[in-house]
Amino acid sequence: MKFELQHIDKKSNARAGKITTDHGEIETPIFMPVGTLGSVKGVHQHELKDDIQAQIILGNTYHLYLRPGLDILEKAGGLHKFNGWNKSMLTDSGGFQVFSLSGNRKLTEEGAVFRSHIDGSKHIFTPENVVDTQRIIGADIIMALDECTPGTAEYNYAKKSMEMTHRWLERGIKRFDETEPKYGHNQTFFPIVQGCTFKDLRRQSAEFIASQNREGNAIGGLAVGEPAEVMYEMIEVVNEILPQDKPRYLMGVGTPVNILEAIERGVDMFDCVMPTRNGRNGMLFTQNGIMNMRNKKWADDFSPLDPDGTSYVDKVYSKAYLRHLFIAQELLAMQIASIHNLAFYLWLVQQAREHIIAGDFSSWKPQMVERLNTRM
RNA sequence: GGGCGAAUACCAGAGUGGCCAAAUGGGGCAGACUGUAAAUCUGCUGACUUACGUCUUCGGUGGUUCGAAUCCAUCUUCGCCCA
Repeated sequence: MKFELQHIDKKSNARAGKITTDHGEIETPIFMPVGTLGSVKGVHQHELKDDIQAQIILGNTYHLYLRPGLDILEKAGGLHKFNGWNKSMLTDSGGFQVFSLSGNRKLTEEGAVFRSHIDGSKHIFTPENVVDTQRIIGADIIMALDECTPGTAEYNYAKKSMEMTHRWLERGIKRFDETEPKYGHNQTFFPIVQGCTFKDLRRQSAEFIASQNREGNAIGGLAVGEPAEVMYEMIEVVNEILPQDKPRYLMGVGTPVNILEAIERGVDMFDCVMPTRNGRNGMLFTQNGIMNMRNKKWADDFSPLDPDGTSYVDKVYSKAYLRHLFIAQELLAMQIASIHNLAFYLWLVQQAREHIIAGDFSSWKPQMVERLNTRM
């Protein structure tokens, strides 16, 4: 993987850059659609590429490990071959499941013991075996196993948790450096900053992560229950320390406003389930605010879904039609909403990039944030 | 013409003397969702009220009763059966 820092905004920490993997180039800041089980829910590859213009998507180690399982993925020749996505891919390690499946797992120094949410069977994820698994999946960027600490955690817990994440990191890096990619393309390994909502822990973690000298770095454990302002503060603290010349990935974030705020603070990469999940649940993001497509006010609004939208669905379909599809529970509703939202997210980060390059990001951003905050 | 059965909120449908403004489902209205156990979850859905609460409702009318959606009489409508 290669990262080229192309522009730095003069009035903020916003940056524009370019990541190159063996599966292509990624212009940053970038949003990465989430495809947990190897599919961005409801969206075809050609729509992702040609319409949404996604440059990289995510997969999830925990979910893919449980289903279809490593034997199938290995026989398929990796996830790229299995799902037909020939651009870049990143896999999360299962660290988020340590957080979200908290009732079905137990943490030990060795790793995280899970009960499968599918059949209840018992499995252990270790810093080493999630590297092996991600080698088999074949993602271009693979993530360290971490504990995603809840935003409400106590200091002592957060500190212990962070320290274990650091120990896990050293083990993960060791395994990564001892092993080779399986399918002829390179893989890179990102460590993850933790430290909850405590500045000193965040600094300490960022120092440690930076000292590992990997090709890119991630910030985890944010947007997990803490106020947005606190999240922004943590990003600032961390980004003062993480190296300038490497991409910074803010995991799991977020709303369009969250993303612009984080870009301003020097983040380059984002992923979030919001555009797809909220889309499936009837919520559309637009540059003029959010729309709940189930609301009656759209029932006879035959204007285009989003006159400013970049996707074909924005022009072909009307608000009234999409509302009808949602009310009637037609599958197409979820597909249209997902495509629209992803296209909007990609458009938004591309706009940010263009304004960073043009040098007017800091005047463009607050105006956009204000528009995004309205409810249509 | 005769017999039997049924009529409950937007729809379907429970309730068969007080715990009933009335279960449940659908529909309707709104909200939530942040490294996806989510095509999911939550609230509201007679009127007035922020709420406490008050008022009006279970086909119509009249009765029995301290009290009726529930019991009685009668009428209306619908369904089935007999002629």
